[in-house]
Amino acid sequence: MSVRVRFAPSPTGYLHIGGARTALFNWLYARHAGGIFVLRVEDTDDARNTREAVDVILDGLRWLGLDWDEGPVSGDAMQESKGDRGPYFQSQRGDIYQRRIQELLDNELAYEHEGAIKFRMTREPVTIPDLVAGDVVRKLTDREEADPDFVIVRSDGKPVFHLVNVVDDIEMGITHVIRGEDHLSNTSKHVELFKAFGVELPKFAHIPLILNNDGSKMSKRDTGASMTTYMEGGYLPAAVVNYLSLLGWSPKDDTEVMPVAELIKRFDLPGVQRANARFDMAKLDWLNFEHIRALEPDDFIAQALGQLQAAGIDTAARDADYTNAALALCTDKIKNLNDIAGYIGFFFRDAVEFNAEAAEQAFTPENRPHLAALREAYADLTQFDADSLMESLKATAAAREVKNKVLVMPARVACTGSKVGPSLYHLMEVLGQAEVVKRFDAALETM
RNA sequence: GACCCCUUCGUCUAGUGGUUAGGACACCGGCCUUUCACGCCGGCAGCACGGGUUCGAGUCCCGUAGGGGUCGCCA
Repeated sequence: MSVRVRFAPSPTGYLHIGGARTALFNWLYARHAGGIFVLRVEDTDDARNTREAVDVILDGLRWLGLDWDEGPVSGDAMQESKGDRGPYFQSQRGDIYQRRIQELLDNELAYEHEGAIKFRMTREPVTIPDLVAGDVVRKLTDREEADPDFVIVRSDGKPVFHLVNVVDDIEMGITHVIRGEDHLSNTSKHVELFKAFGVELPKFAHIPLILNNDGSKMSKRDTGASMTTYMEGGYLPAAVVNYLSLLGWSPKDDTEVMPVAELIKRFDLPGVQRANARFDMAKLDWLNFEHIRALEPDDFIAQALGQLQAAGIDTAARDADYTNAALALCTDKIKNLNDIAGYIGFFFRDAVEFNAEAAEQAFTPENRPHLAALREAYADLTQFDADSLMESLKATAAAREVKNKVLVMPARVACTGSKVGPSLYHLMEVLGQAEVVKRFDAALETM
């Protein structure tokens, strides 16, 4: 029987990083096993389940690249979904639940109680076979001891989570339930429900939770809890996927930087960790850097152009060679996509925006004659490539009996406005002789 | 209160009775670099605690402590 897994989020208005990781593990397992990844929207609840809230989830999954084989096409529950096991919105599956509830009622496995319907739960310990945690024997808590039966249909007629979750997994032919460990205790209820319906249990795999860096529970308000943090934070989806995969799963050797294709190839349930993991932004940042530098040149350029455009920097006026040469200087230096505009924006601005501190340090009265001399030397150059620029600067410094550094920083600030940036000689080569001289002149004006 | 899961450097992890307990991120040095990075070299740092079992325990058992989860007519 082929693998069928599902991600079943409740549309709460944001995609939690833990939910994203659960979706990722399901997706990786499906892709690894050549199975089907189902997306099911658990919108049985109340008014908070809006189309917008569903779209937030779908957008987050799409951004990560987690495509689903069956499920909604959009956040609109009324729109037809893809897949033949639908509907994939629980709000549209009322008749299915009614049938299943009646089945339980007919078999006297459930009964009415004060307008609600309750399920006859066993009082015996329930064994939960779990691929990650092993066989978990769940005893009744003292409160459950007092009344083991639980509500499956509210008095207002709406079926509750435990019931619909199990019914859907049965109807949709789910073979592996991969979900957060926060569901482990409640799985005893699900196990009994599956038995009541007379079907075989799916394989359960409860994965550890993601905690804050200090070990506390990660809730909506905590930094990094929402996927939007990464979607807007200059991260590559591949980096986030890679990092998330390593939280609670290990390939068992020391491999860490892995493209999605390799994760699919290597991911499997036996490698899933038992203990909760803490979120470490620094490590994500490092992986982001690794994935950015691993980008194909064309992909990097596409990313960079998008960033520059978003920052309001117009690159259309420049020719492609110039733009590509400027972007090429960022290779291996950019750690976050959001840094690109600040790093090389100067290439595309007519007037350099001077960083106040940098200008104060570099544009001193003592430096003025040195920079003026370099300006003349550069204006006379017949070859304007990086090597010539370096030789010329060294010669100028020697002639004026100052260290190279005395010329380097004013030149850098004059060209870029900043103390940090790409290699000075290379960036001047790209800027071109006329532009460099022009920028030196503008700097000299302020000194 | 009850029930369930978990516990190796600060963090993510390797480790399935015999290892100088390995790697990565972070951090701290040095080299390279006439910017910032990258890179290279080196360093700091861990088996929660207490009992067992065993010739031998990070690995097995029990207990304690700590962390997380669940016990709802929320999902």
